[in-house]
Amino acid sequence: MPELPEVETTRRGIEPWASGRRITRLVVRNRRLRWPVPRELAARVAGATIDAIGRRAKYLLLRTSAGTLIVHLGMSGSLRVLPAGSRPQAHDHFDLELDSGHCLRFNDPRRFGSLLFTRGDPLAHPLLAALGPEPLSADFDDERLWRRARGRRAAIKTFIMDARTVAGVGNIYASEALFRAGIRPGLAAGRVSRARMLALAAAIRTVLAAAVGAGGTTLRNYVDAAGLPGHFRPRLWVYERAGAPCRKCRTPIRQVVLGQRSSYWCPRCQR
DNA sequence: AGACAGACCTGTGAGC
DNA sequence: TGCTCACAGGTCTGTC
Repeated sequence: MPELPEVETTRRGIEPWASGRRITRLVVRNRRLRWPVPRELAARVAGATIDAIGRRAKYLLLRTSAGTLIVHLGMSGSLRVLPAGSRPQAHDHFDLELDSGHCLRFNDPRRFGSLLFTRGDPLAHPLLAALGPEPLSADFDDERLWRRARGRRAAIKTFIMDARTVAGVGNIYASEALFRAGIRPGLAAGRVSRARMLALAAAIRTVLAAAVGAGGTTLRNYVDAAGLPGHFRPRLWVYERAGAPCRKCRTPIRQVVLGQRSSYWCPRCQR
């Protein structure tokens, strides 16, 4: 799915359509998402006004006068703005209908996504409370990243994909940031030098910011709020390029599985 | 505490 | 054509 850049692109896309609007109806066609959508949710949010659209890690936060709707896009989800009542397609699991005549339509073939609700502080929700710092905010502290890695034997790629280390870095951008920092993905996190760890933090920031600027990466399912794919894919250095020549040194890109996830790297550019 | 594997689910492409 | 298998952008849960 959607990693941080894709979720942020979605947030920006729905914001002008949803912020300030009143929810007229929540239509749930399939409540069997990662966590079942509660039956009473529709009644709780009907009539509420959407005050703001936020994001924490890969979670979208629709703050309303009744509470906060928390949307996760899972591996294959998207949230689009469409005319309310337009014909649903396969895997269109819920519509959040607005008083403008539009709706936010959630599509997710694999159903790893979710729709949650909380009346309290969403950041205190059990699924969000333990998340690490936002990589594009000042909370992402290079020094703290370095300290956290002390003694860790897990691969550096697995380490930066742990949402408690830093939020929002998924499989694509973990490989991409490591390429940019010149660090091989299988190196134990605790063995990355301080200087290289700082370079990695910088690479995480730059690659995520660049991907947000390009509207994210589309490999298969991802589309933004307008139904359009992201444009970052041609700018990937290594992801899904196994066997293809490195764009810097022409050495064939390698693929290795770390933490049950495919990882891509250049054996010459990354040490 | 940290490091794993397994689980959830559907679609797609490769190989036979 | 049709079957089986591997794999896909996430992340929680259980076990050692």
